[in-house]
Formats: sequence, structure tokens, C-alpha cells
Amino acid sequence: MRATNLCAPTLRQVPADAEVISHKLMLRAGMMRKAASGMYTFLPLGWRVIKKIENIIREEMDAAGGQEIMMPILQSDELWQESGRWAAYGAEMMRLKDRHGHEFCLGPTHEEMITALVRGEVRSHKQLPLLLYQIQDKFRDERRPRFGLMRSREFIMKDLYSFDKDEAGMDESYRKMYAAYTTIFRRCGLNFRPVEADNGAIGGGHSHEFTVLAESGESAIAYCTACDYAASDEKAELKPLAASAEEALPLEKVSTPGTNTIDTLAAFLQIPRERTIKAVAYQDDGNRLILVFVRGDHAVNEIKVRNLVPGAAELRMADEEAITAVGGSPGFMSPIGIKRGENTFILVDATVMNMVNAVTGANEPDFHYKNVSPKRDFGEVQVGDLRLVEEGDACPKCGAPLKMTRGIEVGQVFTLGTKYSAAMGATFLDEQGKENPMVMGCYGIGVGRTMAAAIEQGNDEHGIIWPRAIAPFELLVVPVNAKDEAQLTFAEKIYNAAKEAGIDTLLDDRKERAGVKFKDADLIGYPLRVTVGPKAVETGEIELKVRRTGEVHIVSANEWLGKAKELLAGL
RNA sequence: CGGGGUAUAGCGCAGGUUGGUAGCGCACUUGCCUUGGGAGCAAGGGGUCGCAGGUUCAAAUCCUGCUGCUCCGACCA
Repeated sequence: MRATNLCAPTLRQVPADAEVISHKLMLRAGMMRKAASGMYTFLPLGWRVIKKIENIIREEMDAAGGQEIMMPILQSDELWQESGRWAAYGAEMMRLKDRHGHEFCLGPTHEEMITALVRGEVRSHKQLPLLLYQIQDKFRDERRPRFGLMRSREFIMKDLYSFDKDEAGMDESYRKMYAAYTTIFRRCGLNFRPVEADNGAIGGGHSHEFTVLAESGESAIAYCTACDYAASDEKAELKPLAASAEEALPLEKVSTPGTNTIDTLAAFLQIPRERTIKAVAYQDDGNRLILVFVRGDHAVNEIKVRNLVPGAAELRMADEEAITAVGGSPGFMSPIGIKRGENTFILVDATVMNMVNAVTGANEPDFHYKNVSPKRDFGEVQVGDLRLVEEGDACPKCGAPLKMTRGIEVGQVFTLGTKYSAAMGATFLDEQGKENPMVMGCYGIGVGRTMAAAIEQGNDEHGIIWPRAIAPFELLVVPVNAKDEAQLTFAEKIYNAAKEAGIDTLLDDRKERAGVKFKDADLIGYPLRVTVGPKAVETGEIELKVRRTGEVHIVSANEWLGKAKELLAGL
């Protein structure tokens, strides 16, 4: 490819609406343009990167036994009614009607459609396992699209669905996909970590997010400094902190006027926050009251709360009336004296149960209890792991301190069990002739996000630094002065030789000044650059420059190709 | 969905209070000149100032409504 035939409009200034570095650089390097909020057109350079990522994904999916298919973007509401998600998906789903008034959506995901496909085609255990995937645009009407490709409304996703005859088969498919994902992101040159994630109560219970470590990421993750444990903040399991060795003193009610927050309470009693117990009151969509108690300085993890209360889908802060109805007092709560009932859940974090002589509300405005020892005083409660991880908490695997960092979720692997196959009747006959629902898994990769993540990880003040495997071109040949026939001819020879050697090469034959071409080269981020100047014509010496390190090698015309291959192999 | 900001040439911005010929830089076109890190000179092209009403002799500018974009927050299988 020649630069004079390439539509790569680079910008000297950044469009005002770009916030993160990957977004700014993709616009400046002429890789994409915004079409509307959260929707982008890929220009030739950006599309080359996308295709390279897609091809790596294809190779690894195929190697793991996957078969590529293509499903429609437009989906009828009927399948979604079957799974119950037409209503459940909410405003994030882009919906429309055809001329007959029939309802459709632009697919946010394809579990329903693929389950419908497979239930029609698969009858026998002999046809399983089956791994089908596609690479296609998905639509999610995000409340707030932002950060360019990192959260957009239309995005390219690889989604693979596995169908197995039993849980052991599903686990095997999961293991294969986990391994394939590790290979894919390694081949893309990314610094990533698979982290344990929450998958709610869905069958099988495995879920990992593949997270590229970057400060601009939207996911918080906790990772161990000593072993390989890593988990999303929502998933990170925590063991209860050690029991206090203090002797339990008798319970005492004290007047604490106006102390309806932990900070005011701790200040009033002049005690550290970790000696207090705080309450957070929720109601679920069935209006059941869920009272959660954690140590005063800890935060509640709502995901863990939802997983402990059967059937609790959505949580909201509880109404005052619901709290007073069971004898509670907002701002001054404790389990002591709360009326127990079928629709009242009292959840206490395991760390709280180990506390002795703590302070907690007295279920009466402006009064607290001192010397509370939950094991002695709380009565009947449900105990569990309910708090949100913090930096310094102990690793659940090895006990070493955890660190917190941020990351970009570029892929996730997830077991579905029989959630969709059972709801939609995707069954097969097993060896005994018995009908069973297929056991499923789903596995996604955000292709555009992977591109953005690579830029978040690879950039400097001059522009993008691509890993070779996903760079728009591997090698750039620059004649310093393309108006000089001898230089241009020399550069063309270099370019042709590189192409013949199978190197993905661009020739910058534009009649621009050298500085302009060098600035563009750094901005776009070709891993390796060959510069052909006056010296090349005189003595045959040409120059190889590595984008990532800035190192320069002066080589002769007959040894340059070997050196270029050697350098590229390390990029 | 709540709260802010903003909308003037492809991009970045000024002008707006005090209403009166629509401007600057970059980019673009042509010519000259220049060619190892975003050169210089000269001459050009390009905008119904987001949309719709209103006030006025006159609106980019003042008033009202709407819309887009964006930031913070909330939410997020």
C-alpha cells in the first residue's frame, strides 16, 4: 500500500470531545471518526487493526474447535419473550417496529437466537459438544457512552456459545475457551489478567473477566501480591477478620443525639470507626426488607447481598416506613429488637460477628448500644461475606495483602448452565434415550475495546506504539524526499522486497517534507520504520528505527531485510 | 435519569455584556521556494453562527422553547 492511495487523515489538534488517550489518538491518527454519540466509523488504518485482532480471534477459536457462523443483527421479540428477557432487558435494548407493527430489537447479545437455532438442529448427544461463534456488531443503548471505543452503543463483539451434554462437558468447553482467550490476548501483545467475576446464581458458577491493566479502565480489580489470585471488586471473597480477644462487657444503652452517621457517631463517642457497626437497609423488587450490617468503616457489596437473598434481582434503598414497620429506626439501627418475619432478612457480615464491645444503633432515635457483642446480643441473623474488598485485605487463597487496580474488561467467559436451554426447550436425547436440556456457556470478546486497550497500554507523547501483531502495518518505508527520483526508486525497491518477504508494508510516497512524514509515522505507530535518504542513494546505507525504543540501526542495502525481520520478531 | 457545560468553516477557537459588512490559527486550492522531525512567501476557496419562534429598522449577539454533543453522578446480564 502506498500512502498516496491511503485515506489516513491525521489531525494536529484533538477534537474537543475526546477524553481518554486511546480515543484521542485514534482520532488524531486518522483511524476512526465519530458518526454519532457512541458510534464510530473505522477508517482504513483503524479497520486494518480491527481485522488483525479479528483474525487472531478466528484462528484461536477455530483451533479450540469453534465454528464461525453469522446471525442477523435484527431480532424478533418472540425469542426474547420466551426467555423472559424482552421485559427484563430494559432501556438498554434498542427496539423498533417493522411496517406490520411487529417488534424487533438490534441484538445486544445472541443467547436467545443461537439457542433457538441449536434446538432446531441438534437432537442427539452424538452432535455435542457444539461450539459456534460469530464476529458481529452488537447494540446497547448505554446511558452514557464514553471514552470512544471503550463504552460505545454499537460495538464489534466476538461471541461464542458452547453446547454440551452435561456439566463436565461444559467445564471442558470453559477450560478450552479460557486457554484460547489467554492465547489471544497474549498474541495481541497485551498486559492482562484473568480475574474471577460474579455470574450471579447461573448454573455451573464459573466466570472470568479478561482485564487489561490500565488506569483509565472502568473496572476495579483486586489482585494478590503473592499468588495468582485476581478478582473483580464485586466478586473478591473475604474471610472474616479475626475475633477480638477482649472480655465482653454488659450491654449499655447511651444517649447519642444527632449521630445518625458513622462519622458523627465515632466523633461523638471518641472511638475509631472500626468499633462501630453500620446498617444499610434495602428493599428488593418484591418489597422484601433486607437489613445489612457491616463494620462502620467497611462498605457493603450489593452483589454479595443479592446472591445471599434468593430471588432478589434489584435492590433499592428501603423506605422509612418499611424500616419502622419492623421496629427499626433509620440512622440508629441494629438487629437487636427487630421483628423477625418471612419478608425480613437480617444479614450480618462475618467480621461483625467476631466483634466484641462494639457500638451499634438502639432502634430508637438518638440512642446507641455500647458493649455490643453480636454473638451474644444479635439473636437470629444470617451471617455471610457481605463487604466490599479494600486494598490491604487478605487474599482468600494465600492470605497475603491484596492490591487494588483498574482495568479494561476486554473479554469474559461465563457458564450459563441450562438457563436458556431449559427456558427455550433446547434439548437432546442422551445415551439412554432420555431428554435433557443442553448445558451452555458463552464467551465474548470486545474487539474494539481490545484495540482501545492496546493503545491505552502502548503510547507516548508522540503517539501510538502498536504491538506488531495488531499494528495497521508492520513496516513503514519513508523516502526522505519523494520528489527526488533516485530516493523514491530506492525506496520502492525496499518496499517491494519487504512485501515479497511477507512483511505488511506501507510506502510513504507523499511529497511532503520529511518532518511531516516522521510525525505521522510516530503518531500512527508503525512498529518499524525504514528511512531512505540521500545517503542511501550515495552509499547504499539505510536506516531502521524501532518505534517502541527509538533505537536506530544503520545497515547496508543487502543486509537490511535480515535485520528488519530480526527486529520485527521482537516486537 | 439528576446536575453542570457547550453548539460560530474539516479541526481548535475568538467575537456576544455594549445588536449594525462573520474573524483568527491549522487544514485545503494555485504558484514560487524549500526537503532528515509538523518550513517560508503570495494569491485563493469554504460558514443560512445547532433548530424553531419572538423582540427590533436591524440578531451570531437580547428573550422563549426544542435538539445535538459532552462532563460529573446514579445505574449497569
